[in-house]
Amino acid sequence: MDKKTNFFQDVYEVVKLIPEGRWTSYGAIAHYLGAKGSARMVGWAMNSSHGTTGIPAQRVLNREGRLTGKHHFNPPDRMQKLLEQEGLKIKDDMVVDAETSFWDPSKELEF
DNA sequence: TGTGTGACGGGCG
DNA sequence: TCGCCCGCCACAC
Repeated sequence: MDKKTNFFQDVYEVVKLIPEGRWTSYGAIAHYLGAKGSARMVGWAMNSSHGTTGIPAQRVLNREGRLTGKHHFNPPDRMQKLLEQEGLKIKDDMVVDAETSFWDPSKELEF
């Protein structure tokens, strides 16, 4: 129907598809949505996901695999805690072997 | 209605 | 090789 502000909803759908023990980057999601370069919008969409349940925003990190948005969690340490529970190793707010556990939507979803 | 910000990424010096 | 700057697009004030 209306495809104007569905960007947020679309981001949520992709984030929900992220399997446990894996993580992706804002740019990867933006690229999958066709807005490659607008990685900021993905982060902004996550900002709106605060009241939306079912959004594993902790699995969405920056291109370095760093928990850039952990400060936006409640509490911030919650983000790292959740990732560790899923099997990811976090060190210095960064994912260990990031490239090994990286999950690309445009690649895994093959579309 | 217009300007500024923002959980980023890539290019250039 | 590292660091700095600009660009993107949507939402809030």
